[in-house]
Amino acid sequence: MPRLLTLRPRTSQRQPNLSSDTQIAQEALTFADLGLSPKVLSAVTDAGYTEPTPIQAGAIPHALLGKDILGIAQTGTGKTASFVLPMLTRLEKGRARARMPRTLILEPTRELAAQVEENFIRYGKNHKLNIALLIGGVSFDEQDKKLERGADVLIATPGRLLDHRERGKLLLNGVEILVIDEADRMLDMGFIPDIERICEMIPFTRQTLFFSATMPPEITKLTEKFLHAPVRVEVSKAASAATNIVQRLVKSGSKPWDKRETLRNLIKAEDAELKNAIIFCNRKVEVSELFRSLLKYDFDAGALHGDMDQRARMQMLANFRDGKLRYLVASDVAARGLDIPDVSHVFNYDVPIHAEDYVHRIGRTGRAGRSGKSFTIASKSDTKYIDAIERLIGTKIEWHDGDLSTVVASEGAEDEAPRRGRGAPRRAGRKDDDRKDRSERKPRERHARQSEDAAPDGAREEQPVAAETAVADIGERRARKEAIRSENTERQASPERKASPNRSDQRAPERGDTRPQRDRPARQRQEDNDATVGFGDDMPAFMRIVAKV
DNA sequence: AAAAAAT
Repeated sequence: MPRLLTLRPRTSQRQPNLSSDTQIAQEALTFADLGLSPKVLSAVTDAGYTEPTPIQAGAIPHALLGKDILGIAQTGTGKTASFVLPMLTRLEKGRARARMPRTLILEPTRELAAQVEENFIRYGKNHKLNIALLIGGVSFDEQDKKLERGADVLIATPGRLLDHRERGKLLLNGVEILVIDEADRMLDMGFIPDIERICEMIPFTRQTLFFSATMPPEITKLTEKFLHAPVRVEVSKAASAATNIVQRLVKSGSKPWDKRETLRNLIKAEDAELKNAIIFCNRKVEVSELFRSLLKYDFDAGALHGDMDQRARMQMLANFRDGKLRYLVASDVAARGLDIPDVSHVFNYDVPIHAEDYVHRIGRTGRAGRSGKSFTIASKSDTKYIDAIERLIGTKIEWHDGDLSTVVASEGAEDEAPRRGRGAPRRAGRKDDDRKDRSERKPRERHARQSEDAAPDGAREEQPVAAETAVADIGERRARKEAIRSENTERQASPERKASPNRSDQRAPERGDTRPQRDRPARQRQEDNDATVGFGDDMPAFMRIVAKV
């Protein structure tokens, strides 16, 4: 409903019904025209930007005048800089007092909060500002110190912010500028009561900058309550992802191991074009399982989801951004807002249950006008979600290599299994899998395959799937085998990652690890795979104001 | 059928 609005291509602020002359004049608009201070301007120039995006052009002048802003924009539109830059300019006057931050930015996730901090550091490099990042999952000590010192900029997730306040370490009545970012997502996450509480702690004389990608009724209500005569700036991404992102559906059997195999084959087939990829799963356990499976198969993968320890989260993300990891297996924590320039591929290991998540996920590639590719692995049970996605984006997504009817034909036995077994005991499914095995394997080896394939089902009992454990596992293993990303594990420092020769891999080992290894006992296979291959990569500088809208 | 966030 109202959420769908964003997906409809909308005329941007830059090209309204103006004469062509005016349009040219508008095209030539630069950051220097917006009224930003010289310090800010020089940092922006150093970062390599001259031309503001529509949301920046629309919001910055008003924000500088102290007006409230209602910004309706998705991430990827340059939204962050549209509040960071004017805030920096306005912060040049005045000083922070202990425990009384001058500005507050609320973000729904820790990663987004950290990302905003990066922006303040980058564009505030000519300022001497104290920036405090208050997020959960890390110790209070350092955060306390920064608050005590007096923060000019406070960036927080709601829970930790309130926690600090209850501990009496934080006074919000000195806040001059309040930013509420990704408000609709805060709504989804049930943060609205917290947001209301926080808003009520801040004097109404403040300036409020409010951003949301969509405007559901609850959000509209919130803006009516907390914004004063806001200037409304509304933009959308050009053609909402469709144009520069190649989208494909990939048929697969529905079992986890089918999907994992489909994914591996797909990754290998895309290897030449694939610079790096985010692989989305619907659930955290799937992230952990797929992550470990990919490592086992020598893929240079990291994982990211909300149950992971914060250090690991940060490290994984940083490593992925820096090109030290080629693959990032992630939950939807990474679907929205994260700005990782130059992700060449997005794989949906699961079809997202909510169609709009699809748009957010594939939007992690094809950023800043680049091209990108997205593949969505689909099995038969996914058709209704695919229908919903296609309805939402208004086009049919092409099948990569034949649609699901071909799956039935070629993998019939396997796919029949769940159906026949629906009312029947679980065993039925197993049996059918075995039957398939028989046709492919020597009997002697069958039990090995079985135990391996049973692992996903039995994983909950047999293997710890808690993310922390998984990550620790990984850490352990990597350390054991002269790991690539030493800084990634707490265990021990290991040698600097070798600049990898096998980046453009026609990797022979890869071939070896699918078929032949499959025919060996699982344990042995795992050991064989215990050498992680280092991939080199080159990744352009992190963070940019995404240019084109 | 999920994920996110305070401990």
